[in-house]
Amino acid sequence: MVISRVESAAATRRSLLDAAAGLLDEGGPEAVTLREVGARAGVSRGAPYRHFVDKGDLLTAVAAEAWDRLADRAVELAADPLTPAEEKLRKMLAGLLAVGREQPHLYRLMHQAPAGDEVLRAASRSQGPFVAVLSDLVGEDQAHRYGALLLTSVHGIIGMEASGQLTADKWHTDADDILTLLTGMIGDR
Amino acid sequence: MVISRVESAAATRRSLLDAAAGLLDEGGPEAVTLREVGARAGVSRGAPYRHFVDKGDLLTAVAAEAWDRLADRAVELAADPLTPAEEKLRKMLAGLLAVGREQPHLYRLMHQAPAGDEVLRAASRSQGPFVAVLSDLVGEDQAHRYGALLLTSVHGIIGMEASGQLTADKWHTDADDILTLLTGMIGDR
DNA sequence: ACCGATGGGTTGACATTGTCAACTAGATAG
DNA sequence: CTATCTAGTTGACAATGTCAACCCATCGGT
Repeated sequence: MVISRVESAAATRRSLLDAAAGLLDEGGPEAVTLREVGARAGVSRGAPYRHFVDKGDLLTAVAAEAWDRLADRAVELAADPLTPAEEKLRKMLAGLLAVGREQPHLYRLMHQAPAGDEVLRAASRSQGPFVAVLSDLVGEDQAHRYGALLLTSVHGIIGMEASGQLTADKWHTDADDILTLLTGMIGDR
Repeated sequence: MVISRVESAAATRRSLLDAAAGLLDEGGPEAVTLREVGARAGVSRGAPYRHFVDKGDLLTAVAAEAWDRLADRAVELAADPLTPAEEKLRKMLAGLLAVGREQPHLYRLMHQAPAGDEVLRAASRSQGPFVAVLSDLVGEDQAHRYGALLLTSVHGIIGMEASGQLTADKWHTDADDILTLLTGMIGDR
C-alpha cells in the first residue's frame, strides 16, 4: 500500500489529536504540552503548527470531535425504531454523564467558555435528535423547554459531582436520584 | 496611625488577593501571572510566596473568599424574618446567577475540579441556610433532594449560558424561564 | 524524464512564566 | 543593644508556546 502525501499528513493530524486527547485524559490540561503531543505522535514540537494554528486550535478540535461522537450516537439512537422514547432519552443523558465521569478533563474542555464556532456547531448537532425524542414524550410545543431544562440539569450535576460539591452524605441524594426526580416531574406533565 | 509588621503583612496579603481577583475578572485565567499580581499589589514577583505556597494556593484563596461572600449573604438572608421563603430562595439563586454572569472567570475558578478542602468548606457553609429556606417550602424531608436539584440546575444553566450553548434562539427559552419552570414544578409538590 | 513549486517537518531561538535559593533590611523579643 | 525573625527582593533556571529559517520528499506541468 502506497501512502500519498495528503494521506500521511492526515495520519499525522489524527495522531496529534489522539495524543492530545490521551494526554488530557491521563494528566489533565497541564499535561497537554505541544512538545509531549508531538513526541507521542512521533513528530517534533513544531509539527502541530502545520495542522493547527496554535495550541488552542488543537484543543478546540479535540473538543469538537468529542461533541461529534456524542452527536453521532444521538442521531443513531433517535433513528432506532425499536427502543422506546423514554429509553432513548435515558441513554442520551447517560452518554453525557459517562463522558463527565470517565473523561472529566475532556468534558471540561468541551464546555470551555466561550466555545468557538467549530465546537458550537458540533455540539448543536445533537440537539435535533434530542428534541425529537422529547417531542414524543412531552409534545412538540414543550420539547425545547424541557430539553433545555434536562440538558442544563445534567450539565450541572456533572459539574458539581466533579468538583466534589455534590456528595451523597451532604445532600442525601445523588446524580441518579436527582435525574429520576426530574424525569418523574416531567413525566407527570 | 502606626502599622505593625503583621498588619502590613496582612495588608499585602489582601492586596495580592484583590490583585489576583481583579486580573482574573478583567483578563481571565491567562492574565493572572504572579509577576502581574505582584506589580498590581505594589510588590515584586516573589512576594506572593511569603503568603501562599504557590500560584494554585493563591487562586484557591480567591475562590474560597468568593464562596464565603455568597455564604455570608445566604446566612443573612435566611435570618431575615421579614422576607417570605420563596423570595429568599429566589434571591439566593439570583446571587449565584449574578456571579456566573458578571464574573464568569471567578465563577469557573470556584468550581475548578477537584476543589480543595478550603474551597469545599467555604462552599458548604451556605448549604445550611439554603436547605433551611427550602424546608419552609417543600418540607424538611424533601429539602435536601430539591436543594440539590435546584443547585445543580442553576449551575448547569450558568455553565451552558457561559459557553454559548444555551441561547434563546436555539432553545426557545432562557435561564429565567427554565428556573420558573423548575420552581413551578417544585411548587406543585 | 526533468524542474520548479508546494507543503509537511525539523531545529534554533526567544519571550514569558512559575519557582527556588541566596540575600537584604526593618521590626521585634529578650 | 543585640540576636532573631520574616516580609520582601533579585538572580537564576527549567518548561513552554511560538516564530523564522531551513530541509526535503512529493507533485503538477512541460
